[in-house]
Amino acid sequence: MARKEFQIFDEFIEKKGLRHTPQRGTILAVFLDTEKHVSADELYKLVRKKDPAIGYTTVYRTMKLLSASGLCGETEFGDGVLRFEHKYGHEHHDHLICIKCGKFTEVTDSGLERIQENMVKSHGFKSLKHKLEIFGICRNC
Amino acid sequence: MARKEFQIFDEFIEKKGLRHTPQRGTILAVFLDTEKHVSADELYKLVRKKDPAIGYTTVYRTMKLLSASGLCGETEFGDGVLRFEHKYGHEHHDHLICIKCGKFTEVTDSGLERIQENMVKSHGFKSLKHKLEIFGICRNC
DNA sequence: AGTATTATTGAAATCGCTTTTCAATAAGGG
DNA sequence: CCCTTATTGAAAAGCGATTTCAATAATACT
Repeated sequence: MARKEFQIFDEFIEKKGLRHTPQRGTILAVFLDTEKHVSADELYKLVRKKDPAIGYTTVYRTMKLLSASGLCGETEFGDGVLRFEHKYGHEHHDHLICIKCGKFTEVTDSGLERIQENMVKSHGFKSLKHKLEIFGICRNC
Repeated sequence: MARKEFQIFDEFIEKKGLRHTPQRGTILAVFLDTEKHVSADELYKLVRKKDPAIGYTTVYRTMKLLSASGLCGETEFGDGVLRFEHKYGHEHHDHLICIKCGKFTEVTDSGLERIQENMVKSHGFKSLKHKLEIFGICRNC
């Protein structure tokens, strides 16, 4: 199932006249193996386990490429740390964030989206993207 | 109308055993005169016009006090800059952010809030606060 | 295959904003 | 009018994101 993502990345690399490198391959593989919402630093630590020679900078830059290619999305939950989440095959979603255990849950609600869209329109606004984060306590906490 | 805010701040200062200073008075006055969503730096520049001797640090620390006293809220729109907004007399609201002119609009929709709350509950979540930001193009742009 | 070109890499430096440190100053209680 | 202690402001430190730069390696072209 990860094959499709590699193909997308390959095409992106070629379209942009960039180059294939083992580092990029490793980083993409680690990212795909990962649960959602990793920071660059968390990812760097995971990548090091597979190849200790890969530097933080390369991880960081590769994630920017993945963002540009549409494979990952960047999101920030107010703690000053940018996190990356899987985007391929994931529709738009909101986030429930447990302030106790730190767990992120993705949720989708088409009714909510529709009402939001109406509200926005009634303000003469044309919405391009939005971000809803709900902080609270999850079922287990 | 701003009188009430000064009173709240006075009470906060006294309850905490802190001290009244001319700097704090000036900073609060400037903040209240301000449109919503100012960064510490923007506020510092405004404060300097009234009293060039006041330092950035004092502005920054006073804003933290205003936050603690409930007079202002802190919010961050993903550009890495913390902004302060009026909170006294302002009910919860969401933000429409124009990506062309940078204007922030506050909106409230009770229907939206209700649906959100239902959605959250259906996930066994207890919500404490939430943040909805909608990025797009405003009527004038 | 060999070589020239140029993207990529990784360490270190830098950036931008937030937060803390510290010595000097000033608020306010006695 | 002191004395205690919070406050101030400049400068430093923190901290994550981003850039720089010399060395390296991936591709295109012989």
